[in-house]
Parts: sequence; C-alpha cells; structure tokens
Amino acid sequence: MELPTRFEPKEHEGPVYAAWKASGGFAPRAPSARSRGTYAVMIPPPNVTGVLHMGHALNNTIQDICVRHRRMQGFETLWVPGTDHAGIATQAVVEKKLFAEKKLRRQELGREAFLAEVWKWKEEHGSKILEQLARLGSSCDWSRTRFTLEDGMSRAVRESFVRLYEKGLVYRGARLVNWDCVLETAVSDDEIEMVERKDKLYFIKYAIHGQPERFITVATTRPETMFGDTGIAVNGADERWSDLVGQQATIPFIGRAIPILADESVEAKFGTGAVKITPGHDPADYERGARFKLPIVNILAKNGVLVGDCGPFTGLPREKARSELLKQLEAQGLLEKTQDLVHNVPLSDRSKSVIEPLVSEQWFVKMKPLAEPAIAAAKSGKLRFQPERWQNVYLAWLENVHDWCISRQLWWGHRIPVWYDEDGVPCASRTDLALGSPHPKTGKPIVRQDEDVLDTWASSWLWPFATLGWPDRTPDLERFYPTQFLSTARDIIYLWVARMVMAGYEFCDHLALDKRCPFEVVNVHATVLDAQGRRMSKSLGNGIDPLEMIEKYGADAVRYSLILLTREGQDTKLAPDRLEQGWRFGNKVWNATRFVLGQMQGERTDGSLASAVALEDRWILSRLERTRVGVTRALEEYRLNDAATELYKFVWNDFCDWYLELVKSRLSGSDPRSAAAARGTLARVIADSLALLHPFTPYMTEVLWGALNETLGRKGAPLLMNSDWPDGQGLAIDAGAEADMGVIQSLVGAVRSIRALTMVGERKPLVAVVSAPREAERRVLLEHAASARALAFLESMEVRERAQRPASSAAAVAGGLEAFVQLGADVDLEKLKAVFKQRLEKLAGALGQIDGKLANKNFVERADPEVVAAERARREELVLERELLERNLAGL
RNA sequence: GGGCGAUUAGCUCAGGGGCCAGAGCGCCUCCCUUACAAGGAGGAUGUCGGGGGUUCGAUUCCCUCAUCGCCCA
Repeated sequence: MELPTRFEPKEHEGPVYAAWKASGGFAPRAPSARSRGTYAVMIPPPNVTGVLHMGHALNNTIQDICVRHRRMQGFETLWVPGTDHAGIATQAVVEKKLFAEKKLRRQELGREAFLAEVWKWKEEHGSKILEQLARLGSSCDWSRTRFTLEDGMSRAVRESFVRLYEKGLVYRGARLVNWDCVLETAVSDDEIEMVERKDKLYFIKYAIHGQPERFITVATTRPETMFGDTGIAVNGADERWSDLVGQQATIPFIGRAIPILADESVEAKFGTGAVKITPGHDPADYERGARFKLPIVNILAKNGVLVGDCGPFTGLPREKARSELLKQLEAQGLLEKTQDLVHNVPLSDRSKSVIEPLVSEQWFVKMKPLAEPAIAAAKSGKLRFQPERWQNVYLAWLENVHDWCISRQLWWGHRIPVWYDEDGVPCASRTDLALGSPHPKTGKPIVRQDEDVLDTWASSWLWPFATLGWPDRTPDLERFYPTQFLSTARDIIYLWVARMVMAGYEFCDHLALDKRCPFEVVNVHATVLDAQGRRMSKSLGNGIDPLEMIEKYGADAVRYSLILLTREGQDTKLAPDRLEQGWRFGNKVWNATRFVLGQMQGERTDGSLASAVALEDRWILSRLERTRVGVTRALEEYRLNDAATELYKFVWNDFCDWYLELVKSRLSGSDPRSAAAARGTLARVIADSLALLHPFTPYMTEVLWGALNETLGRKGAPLLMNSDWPDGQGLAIDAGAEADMGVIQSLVGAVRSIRALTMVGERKPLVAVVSAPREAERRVLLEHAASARALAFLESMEVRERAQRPASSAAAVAGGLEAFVQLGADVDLEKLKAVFKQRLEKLAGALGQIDGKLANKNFVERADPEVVAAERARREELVLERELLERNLAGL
C-alpha cells in the first residue's frame, strides 16, 4: 500500500470514525474469561445549547484516552454520552428565538405550546455538541446517549424527589433566596458569581423620631432598599450613637418608624457605624432581623420593580428607583455624602443581572444529612481526587453546606411532582394525580400541580446511575455502577461532583454503603486559558475554537497537543500555533511508518524477532519495552502528560533519529539475513508504537495500522481500536545494549560536532582515528564500527587504545573518547576551539563542585555510599575529559 | 479575611534532596542526505522570584516576603 507523503485528516476522520462505529467497538464487549472487568465513565453532560470549547476538547480527550486504553487492555469499557437540558439557558434561547421570529412571548403562547417549541428546538439543535464530540474522536457508546429531560431520566428525578420528600429531606418554605429579576426565577447559591465592582457608599440621614434636629446617618450601597428597612443597628459600645439606642428613626419619604438597636456584630469602623436592617433583601440582615424578631418587608416585585409602600418611587424599576431616590435625597439634604467603594456584587450566572435577595416560597433539599456520607467517602479514600488538593475544595463546601433551593420559576424542566388539595395540602407522587381525584392523605380533591420545575442539577446529580436505568435494577446498573473515572472542570466540583456523590449514597441503597460512591477517581483537569492567561470567554472573544483547530490541524493533533501542553490539573496558556506540536509529531509518525512500509513492499516480514541480534535491534527493542512499561503505568495512574511525553521522545528521538538511520544501510545492504532482521524489528516497533499511541492520536494510528496489516498481508485483522494493548511479549530491557548504544551515540555526536563546527560538510566522507583507552568502549566501537561509520559518514575508522592526533586533523572529545578526524589543511578550527574552551570552563565549575563535596568529611561519611561512589566515578570521568580537552585544545 | 496554585532559557512549560538544570517554539550556523524542509546536523541562552532555615548537600523540603492568578467568605 502506497501512502501519500502527508496525512490528510479530513480524508480519513469521517471514514475511520464510521468504521469504529460499525465495528461495534464503542459498546462494551461481552463479559468473557479474558475480560479484566468493567471500566465505566460517565461524560459530564454538556448543556444542549452548548458548542464545543477548548475545555470540552481537553476533557473529552482525557476521557477518550482513558477509555481507549482500558478497552485495549481488555476491560469491558463503557463511556456514556449525553446532554443536560439546562433549564434556564435553553428556555432563554427559545424565548429569544420566538420573540425574534414571531414577536411572541411564552406567556402568550401558554405552557404546553411553549414546551412543544422547546422540544422542537432540542430535536433540531440538541445533538450538535455531541456531533462535535464525535469529531474529536470520542469513543462513546452512542446507543446509550442520554438526555436529562427524557422519560427515563424524568422517572429517576421523580423517584428521587418523592423519596426525599417522604424522608423529610425536601421541604417547602418561604426563605430568602437569590432572585434573578431578569429571568424571574430563584437560583441556588452556586449559580451566582461574586463580581468585584467599583461602586458608591451612600450616607443617608434618617430623622430621629421626636427630635426634629437629630439624625442618624447610615451607610449603604443599596439605598433603594430603605423602604424595606425594619430597623437600624449600631454597636452598643459606639459612643456616637449609644444614646439613640432604643429610640426610633423614620424612613425618609414614607415616614415609617423603625427601632434603633444595639448589635455587637456591627463594625463601628464601617461607614458611620450605623447600618440599616433590611431583612427582606439582604442575607446578613435576614439573620440580624431574625435575632431581633424584626418584621420582613418586601418591596420588590419578581421583575425588580419597587412595590408596596415606597413613596414616590413605587412602580419604578430598581436601577431607576436608586437614581431618582438619590436625586431627591440630595435635594432634601438627606444625602450626607458619598464615598467610593470597591465591593463584591452578586450576579446571576445566566442573566448576568444583579441578584436580589428576596423572600419567596421555594422547595429546598436538606443537605447536611446527605453530605455526611459524601464527606466520609473522601476522607476514607473511597473517593480520590486528582490532583489531591481538590479534595479540600470538595470537603470545604460539604462541611459548610447550605440547604439547596431546587425550585425554579421556569417551564423547561422537570415539573415538581407535587399536587395540592383545595386547602393547599401538598402531596408528592410518583404518578400524576388527576385534578379532582382525592388527595391520598386528606381525601379532598386535588386542585393543582405545583407550577415550578426543578433545578437542572436536581437531575444531573443522578447522572451516574440514572443513565444506567435507575431506579430499575437494570443489567447495566448492576454491571457498571459504580463507575471508575470521572473527569471534570474544577468549577463544578460542588455544583455537580459533590452532589453526585451525595446522590449515589442516598439513592443507590440497593448496594452496601461502601459500594455506592459513584466513581473511584475524580480527575480535575486543567483550565485552558488564552495566551495572556485569561479565561476564554464569549464576551472577551478570546476563545480558540477547537473545531476550527480540528479543521486546520486534525483531531489527532488537537488531542495530542492539548495533552502535551497540560500537566495534570495545572492551567495552561494556549495560543493557536501551539497546536502545531502535535501536528508535527503526527507527520513524523506518519512518515516513519511510510518508510517502514516502503521497506516491506515485496520483502515481507513475519514480524519475528528471532534474528534481531544486532546491537541497534536489541537497543530499540529495549527502549520500546521501557516505553511500553512507562506509558502503561502512566496511563493507569492517569498521568497522561507523562505518557504522551514519553512516547514523543521514544518515537522521535530513539526510533526516528537513531534506529531508522542505523538500519537503512542494512536494508539496502548485501546481507539478506541482516535486512530481514531489521525488517522484523521495524515491523514490531512500528506496530507497538501505533498501538501505544492510539489512545492519543486514534485516527492516524488507525489508518497506519490498516496500512501495516495490508502490507503484512494480514487480512481481517481487527481495527486498532479493538486490538490488544502491547504486552511486551518477546521484549526485555537490555541494559547492556543501551550502554553500548550510548558509546556509539557519543562518538557519532562527536564527529558530527566537528563537522558542523569546522564547516566540513555533513556527508563528506572522512577518515577518523579514535582513541579509546577503556576496554569496554573499545570493544563496542570495534564490534559496531559499521554502525558508527554509517551515521558519522566515515570512510574509515581506526580504533586504538591510545592514538596520537594525526597531522591536519581536528579532535573531538566525548567522555573518555577522543575522535580525530582528518581534514584539509585550510579548515578553520576556531569555532571548535571556542567550544572546547567553553566546555572546559563548565567542566572546571562542575569539578569544583564535586571536589568540594568530596573534600567535605560530612559528605563522605554521611551521604549515601552509593551517592559518594557515583560522585567519585563522575569525578574520574570529568578529570579524564578535562585532560583530553586540554591536550587537544593545546594541540589544535 | 481564609484557602489553593504559580514564579525555572526570549516565549510556553517539564523536572525534582546529590544526575555539568530539560523539552517545544523562537534565535544563530550549516544541509533540498529518496520517510518526513511540517525535515536533518550542530550551536548559543538560566543569579531555578527575594530573604531566612533544615541538611553533609536545596532549584527541589520548611518558614517568610513579594508579584500574579483562582476559589471561598
């Protein structure tokens, strides 16, 4: 099979992916005697409205590498894909579209018709991101694709809700919640973002009741909430205000009287030392108000408009109300002053509008009891984070967890399975209760279902087992739960990961407690930043589109580059051109294989290593074995970057730079046995390398694997994806071969250095005399003279125990070897000398260090004897090298 | 305020109690050698952020400071 000189990803990616899919390899293989067990991974379901970004690309590359590796190792692997319904985001997208196209608001359409529109949108656009994941090469089992709002998941959600309800772990009540005035829904604590803002602190005078000339000045950043004030607090020890404690102040414009209270928690240093208490619109004030049993006054409608008794400002939106209020306060002399202030403002993740704390009736999950087993799981090591430090973040959240507000005032989502009778008595039910049917407890007719839907996370926290069929005890659930590996971004450690662990312990009660943790290892991957180190974001427009990169470089290059660039969990700055590294590497592998296959045309090998006795054969096989062991271990320990780096070095530096070059003369030489041995070795090294690389660069290795099999005449060989991970059969680490090869490499390096420094030309045949005073090195050079000659382009090479530098020759020193290369008389040796001088300087420094150590009694007596011996040996080496360098420098 | 991370070559990053401190990109010199010019050969470049400490020995471990970033309150 003839391969073109370059790999064209676009030509191959589609067909190769189709072949994988057709092979059935994405689905878990059937259990068998050879099986090493199951290996299951649940994809973090991307948002249905999402498009693939670099974070997804990295995360899914990581998962795919792990899954492909385990699959080749013989595990029954399952990678479940899917999407989440992203309540707020999806509803917003469709609302926007409806308005743009038909000028329709959802309220005008009605709930059912609107939901039909959202489903239509989902059917049309909802699989986009999954298709993008496939382009990356993800080997998910698409037949098991799940969606958090589909029937099966919905049943799981309802089951989980009813169970919690029955256990009293879910409750309804009026509480201060985070209110999004734009989307008009409550959001949980974890869906708000604190953003630092430059703002103003306003100092506002409240008149003291009954003392016309007296005022108390409070400092606030949110003056418009004053109409909800139900008290003013000062520190009791603060002399400025102590005489006012117990008195009443009146709210400007509306004149409502509120008490002035002493509260130790007030910081006298902040503002004027007096703060307003607005329990209905501030979490700290909510607590404070509760302590003093102050009433709660709500002054905000769901859309952020001021309502109730807000004087002339009633009916104004909150921003407008603030500016108008300030104007009028100033006019009346009640605005004492303003001050610049930098503080954190809560913004809604979704709408980016300022969150208003607001008391409203919502459903909550009691988190403390659920958190306990999740905390224990991490502490006992049942659940492992990688890198470990993320465990602290997980624990910190769980140990300080607040009840979770799970109701949302939206339409797109799981409708809360609660029905009310005419008295408003609720009933949670696994099956729908018909209107008019009797309430199971009260017997009175059911009059309505709860209008709200559940937070999206209230479905995705069930993901690891609901995707497998829970609450039914399906074969998949029995077989694959708990899963082995979860890879995710750090920003959803508590939003999602912690909740999944809680849910696993709470809901998988068909299993013993120690079998419920949903995964063994949680990998928290790197954040991909832009070249300046900023987060990639839509608003900054600094994102790098992975699909564009796949277009340009191919999926393999994107995958391999990302892994080479990201050390586990360490953020990485990415510029588009950095993806070239993986692309270059792919080209190298492609062409190396192309060369090997070219050698096999008509000269097939059986791939046998029986005759592979040449030094370079033994050496490359030893290096291959080391690499195989190292890469396998690194992958098993989820050190993907180490594995990728080790493969890079092996393929490029060992195989391409040395082995291929060494073997060329044998392949075209006159000894057919030697050529056959070379071909056998090449076939083996290439086959194993492709297999080891496959998880990283699946497309290209699959194509090359096919070409290799065709060349070798192996019809019907399985796809590489479904082949076995290299087992090292027939390979061994050969320290002797590695050491001997090192001698050849340093001699070749020495001669090449002379050539470059004296500008004598790379391929001009030269005559060399090598002085090798040590027997071991001399033996290697004598035995393998041909190899050294070939790579150094030497016409002849004479090896002696001691040799004098022949006239008009240059010298190179490599360890204990001296190589004298005969040159013409007019060659410029200045550069050579300069290098000698520099090396001598460095040697002097190194020797100084070593001598210092060896002269130190404490070192000799207390350091590990092996270290001392090694230092002595190194000293000898350096002394010898210095001697040779000095002698040659003087002689040149 | 608390926690975490980073600080190593011009850039992006590895490394790790003793290997003259490494890679990729960039730079300099040379080479279109039939696997690959998306390549090859050779070369230059570092007070390993500052200051203390532990140790025979610190770039590596500990403390502290500085700068930058992230998270939590």
